[in-house]
Amino acid sequence: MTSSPPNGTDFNRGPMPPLTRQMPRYQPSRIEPKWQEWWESQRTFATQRLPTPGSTAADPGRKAYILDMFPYPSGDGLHVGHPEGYTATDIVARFERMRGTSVMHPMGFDAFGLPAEEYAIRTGTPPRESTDRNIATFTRQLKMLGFSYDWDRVLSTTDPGYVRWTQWIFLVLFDTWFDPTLQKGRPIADLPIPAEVASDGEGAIAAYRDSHRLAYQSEAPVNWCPALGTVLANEEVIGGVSERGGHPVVRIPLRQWMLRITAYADRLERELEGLDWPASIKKLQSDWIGRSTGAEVDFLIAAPDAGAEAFSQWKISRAAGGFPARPGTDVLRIYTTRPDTLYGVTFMVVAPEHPLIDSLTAPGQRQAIAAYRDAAARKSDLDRTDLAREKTGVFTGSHVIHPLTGRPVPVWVADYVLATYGTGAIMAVPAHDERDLEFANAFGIEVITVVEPADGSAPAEGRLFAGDGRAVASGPYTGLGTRDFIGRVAADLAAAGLGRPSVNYKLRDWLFSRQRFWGEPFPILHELDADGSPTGQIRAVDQQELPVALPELTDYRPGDTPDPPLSRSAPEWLFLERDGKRYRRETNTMPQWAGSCWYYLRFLDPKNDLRFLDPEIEKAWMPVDLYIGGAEHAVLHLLYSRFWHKVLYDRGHVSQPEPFGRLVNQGMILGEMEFTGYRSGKGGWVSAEKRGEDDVAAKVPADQVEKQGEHFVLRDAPKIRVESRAYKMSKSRGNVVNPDQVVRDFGADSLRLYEMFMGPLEATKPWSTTGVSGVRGFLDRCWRLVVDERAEELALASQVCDDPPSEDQFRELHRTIDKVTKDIQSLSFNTAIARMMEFVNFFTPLERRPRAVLEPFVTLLAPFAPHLAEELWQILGRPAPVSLAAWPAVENRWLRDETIEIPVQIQGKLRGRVAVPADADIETIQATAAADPKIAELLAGREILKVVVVPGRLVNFVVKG
RNA sequence: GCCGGAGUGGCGAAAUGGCAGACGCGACGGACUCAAAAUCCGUUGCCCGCAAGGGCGUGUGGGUUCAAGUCCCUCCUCCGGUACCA
Repeated sequence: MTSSPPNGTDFNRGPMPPLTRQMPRYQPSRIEPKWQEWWESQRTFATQRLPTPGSTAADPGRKAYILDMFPYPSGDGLHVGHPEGYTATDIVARFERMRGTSVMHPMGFDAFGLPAEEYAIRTGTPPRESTDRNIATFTRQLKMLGFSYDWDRVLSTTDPGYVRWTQWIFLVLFDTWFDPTLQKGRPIADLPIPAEVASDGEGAIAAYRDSHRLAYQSEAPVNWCPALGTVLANEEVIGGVSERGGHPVVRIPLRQWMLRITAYADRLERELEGLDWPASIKKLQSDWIGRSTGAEVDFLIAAPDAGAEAFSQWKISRAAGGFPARPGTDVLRIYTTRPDTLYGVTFMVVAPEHPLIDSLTAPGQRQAIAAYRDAAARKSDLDRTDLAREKTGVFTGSHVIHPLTGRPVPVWVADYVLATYGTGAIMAVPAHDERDLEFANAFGIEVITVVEPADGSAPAEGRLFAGDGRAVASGPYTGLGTRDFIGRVAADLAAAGLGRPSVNYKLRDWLFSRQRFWGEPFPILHELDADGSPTGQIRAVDQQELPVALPELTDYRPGDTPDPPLSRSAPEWLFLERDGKRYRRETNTMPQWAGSCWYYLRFLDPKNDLRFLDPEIEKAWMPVDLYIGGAEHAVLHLLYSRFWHKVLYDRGHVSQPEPFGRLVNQGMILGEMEFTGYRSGKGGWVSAEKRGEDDVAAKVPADQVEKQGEHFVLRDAPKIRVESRAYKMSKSRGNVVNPDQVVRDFGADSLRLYEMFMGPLEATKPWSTTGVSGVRGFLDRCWRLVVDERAEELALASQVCDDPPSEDQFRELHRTIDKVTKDIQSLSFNTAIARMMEFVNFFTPLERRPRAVLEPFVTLLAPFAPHLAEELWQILGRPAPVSLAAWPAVENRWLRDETIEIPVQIQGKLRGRVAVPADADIETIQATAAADPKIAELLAGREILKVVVVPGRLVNFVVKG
């Protein structure tokens, strides 16, 4: 470790690049590559292993881990949306570096994923090849924009050295079970084995362990498209057919790897609280986790006539034996959040996939039920909810017995009940649940009201009452408030062994395997018996053998079965022997989320071959201090990362429970504003509000349009309204802005500055090419502030002088420093830039421009327009780089004027202004205001009721009448 | 339907409850130029007025306050997300 002063004042300072002499005009195309090369050769932004300690032994020094959400390197190259967040973090990183903070600011690539694989199928190009090419393009474009990443740390999720540790983390998950008592993940070896399991031998113990691991296998339905020969993601299936080609898709069960994220649901929700994230994102995550509390209740399955005897027998045995952990086949277990509505139950519904359906189906109903289940199986989850608003279902022919009233209740099958939530069965209370009511109405089922509004008011006409209230017609509970009722009945059910309190989450376990090629292979082996069939026993690949590399395939095309592509690899890859047993490798691959779950950790120690991350380094740099990226990752990426991080934390591999401190979402950049008119089939214009189905949209140039009242109209035909709107950038609309082109036309500094000047970082905002040229104009003015553009050779502008600045000039400078400093910290880059523009407007007309203000200004500009700032710094004769120069300090005395002008109001209306000393007291201000001739005239003869004086702000006279 | 976010000049926007429209674009005018571009200077919310000046203005309607773009309630529009989770 070096003990050099904060952030590399010495260690990376090299010889300066030559001044570009024949360049009196500002030419970004010449200075930008020059400084980019220099920064790279000098390793200006290389980060040390650990943050630099403070000046005293006790002071750890300031560190800032500033992170972008790394991109997927698509074949299209960088989009203008990428540099928005990247520029924001770059400004903060450069600013912090200049303030002496140790800055970690890395970049990498999330490069596994579908497009590379589809490209491979189309063209035969191996995914690794196209991926490497795309990464090279992205790298070139990122470097072209002058971001101050430490490129020594660059990584791709597809690097074997990275995959190795992704697989290692998977094995940590595989080796962990969740201890519900300690609410903590623990080594699988610590899992207590129940005696009855242990007595069944090694195989039973292994199975018991496997069923408790955080990474486990299960049969789960996938969208299999036989025509395409592939498994599709949910978003690739629309209306029951494949998005591409419109082929039928069926849901078939397939062995899958799952991650037990639900075990962490509670912690994932509770620990959101302390995070400095947008409230909306926290709420999104919390809603996604969707914790609800209620009760599970068992209903005895019995024929309506023969039930009474069985029912009392059953109650007796339950009262003695209690509520079983797993329901037997003699009962239907349901989950409800409203056990207080038990007396309103008029039917039961089970999901089409419910395990008891067969036994519940009466002989006469067998065919109808089978048909219904078949139809349901063909629909994806999406179709079921989106299209099938209308309730469908089939009566099973069976009944259950209401545990409180002993009355028979019919059992239906309907796909509005999801097999994957709760117990996959519900008690339906049509009087107090909208969905149940719709179903009851559709099938003519009875509706019994059991809750009324507590204030005695009648529920709204025609609307069902789903809120809390007071119980009616509920046996011994009648009259109770909803909350009391729930507590009371839950306790009674528990005592009788008929129910128990229960918590449910919308969050499901994470389906973690994909039947794809271009992903991380699972480091898992399946044991084979003598015939080559799997025994069901699995083992982890030894750590020393990681990474399990992807095999070479010659053909990426899908096959006839949902077997993953890896199952067609050469036998040398697929089969192996360990400890005298034969194994077949797992052939599923991990989803794209896997690599992005932990990249922020690997950046800290990207080349470590011995462990995934050195704990000393982890302790020093984590957590991420600022994380900027798109809101589309609000739920999944951020939730998955937090989950992995908590497992690593429980297992002692990281020191913090949460990975990301401050999170900010940048807004979307839309295409340029467009005016759209409509033409009828005959070719004439149609006003936008009258357009019909057959009228076609046509783009109208901005100069043929004008605003009239609320709307835009055609200039030549003002009766014709035109729509004005900015659209999402898309290839099909043809409004995509290419960063390469912008850099060619205006320069990287202009692109950076424009994206920051457009508006607040988090807002959605339309692109404007004239806006870019406006910002370019500002950079030109900055240049001319310092450089004589008319000279033959590069020379300082004649106005640049060594005069001491005047008081006004100091005020202008320090106000700018103050505003820019504060605005960077609050990520208000647009107003920081506006302030710098004011500074330039102030100094441009001056015949004498003191260096003592120009030089600090250039340092302020440096985080925003680093290339230009470096060049100006060099021209001013300062030793490069300005990127590591000290951030200027504000002198507070320059932030205050001696006299200020304050507005004077009468009745809250502005009537004049008076000048007063900045520190004037209330009496002085009021007297000065009242003495102003105009104010005095307006006040003459009126009774002053009250005078509001806010020192430094305003005076308001409140008068009578 | 539900959950977010947003409605301010011709456009992008700014404004700790205290002078609405900073800054930029566009437009208009001037200087420079043979001319144009570039540059520099100025004007630019709307309406009335020659002017001084006055009136009106932050999606709608109400409220709180000496004072509301900002706080509270109602409604409307747009954008984004989400989808029967019992």
